[in-house]
Parts: sequence; structure tokens; C-alpha cells
Amino acid sequence: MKTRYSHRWDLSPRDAIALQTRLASRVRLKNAVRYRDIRTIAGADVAYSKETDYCFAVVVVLKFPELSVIEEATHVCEGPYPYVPGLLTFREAPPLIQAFARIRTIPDVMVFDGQGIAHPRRMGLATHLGILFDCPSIGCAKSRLWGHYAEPGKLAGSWVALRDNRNRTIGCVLRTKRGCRPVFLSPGHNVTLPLARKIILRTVTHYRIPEVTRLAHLLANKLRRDYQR
DNA sequence: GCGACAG
DNA sequence: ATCTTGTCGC
Repeated sequence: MKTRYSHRWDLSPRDAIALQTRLASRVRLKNAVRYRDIRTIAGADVAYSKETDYCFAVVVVLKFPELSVIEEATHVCEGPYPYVPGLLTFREAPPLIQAFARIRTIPDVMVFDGQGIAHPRRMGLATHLGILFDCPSIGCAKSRLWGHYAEPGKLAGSWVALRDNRNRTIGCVLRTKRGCRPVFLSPGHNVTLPLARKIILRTVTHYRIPEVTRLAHLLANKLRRDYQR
């Protein structure tokens, strides 16, 4: 699978921010897919090596809602963009795009370990890649980057809205498992928050993290191990 | 100046 | 995110 649009990634933080602001106008927050038509879902993640400066990207495609693995693809590269809050996309998208290039199944939805529109410029990793691939996408982060919220209920499945400074809903804080910290869900591109929540809840099995990104995360760590170390 | 800050 | 084994608790 290849991106429909592309641009440079070696931008200075200042230019990267300007690009995010420009791209933000392209986000579409309506459903481009119906829940009952979802047959495949992709999860992506990147692992890093502290000493070698290498990064290991993984994309896994699962059958939905069965969650059986259909395809896996990886990409290893060196010298990723540094981590800068708000610019995670510039660090993870380049290797992920290469991994996606090795996937032959075009997924109905993509899920990323990071934010969607719950971002200072509404351009988190999931939104940015959703736009470049022109594919419905969801951001499922383990912690907050942007927005305010009240603690969600204690029971699995309970959630509260995540809102920005102007009190607009930009996502939700979802308790996927009782006794566990919640996850931060936000629409990436071409999906509404209700649909994103429905999809993610159907993708959570025995862990706090939905299977798609959890599997990608495990595979990325395995790739780093098997590589050399 | 101080606190916040996806992975 | 990364460096890391055992271990406290349900």
C-alpha cells in the first residue's frame, strides 16, 4: 500500500509545525466506512534501539472482527527524527510508510499508537497518516498529549469526552479494562468518534491495549531482538 | 520563569 | 520510547 500524497519529512520543527497547520484543513471527520463493512484492520508501531539509533517499524493487518493475522510487514532504518512532543509523526511516519509499502491488503481502517485530532494542531500521527494514505484511521494513545477530561468510570467500557481549549470534543478517554489506566482515543481521518470507539472496543480482548496495536508493538520488539541484540 | 509534553 | 529481574499482589 502506498500513500496517495507525500511530502518531505526532514523538516525543521518550525517547518514541520507549519506543515501540520496547512494539512489540518484536509481532515475529514465523517465516516467513510460503515461498521458492518469492515473486513480488515491494520495496526502499526515502531520500536527503537537506544544505542544503535535504529528503528523497527511493523504493520500488521488483521481480519475483522475475528482478529486473526492476515499480513505482517516490517521496515528497519537508521537515524529517526528526534522525539519532539507534537511532532511524533515526523519520527514514526517515514519508517511506517515503508512498512505499509510491503502490505498488499488495503485495510478498511488503520489504528496507530498515538493521537488523531487530539493534538495541538489536530494533526496527530493517526490523522496525518490517514490523510496521506487516504484511509480511515484511529489514534489510540496510552497517555494524553492534548485536551482536558474528567476521570472515566471504573468499569470497562466507560468513557468521558476529551475536549480542547474551545470545549470542542476531540476524542475520549476510554477505560478498556477494569483496574487499568484508560486509553486516549481520537478520530484520525474519515471516521467519527462513535465509530472509532465501537471499532476499538471490538478490538480489545484480554488487555488494555487493542489487539491491532498490541500485536504490532510485540512484533516491533521481536524484530529488534531478532535483528541483532 | 514554570509546568506540560503521544512515543 | 529505552535500560531491565525479580517480585508484590490478585
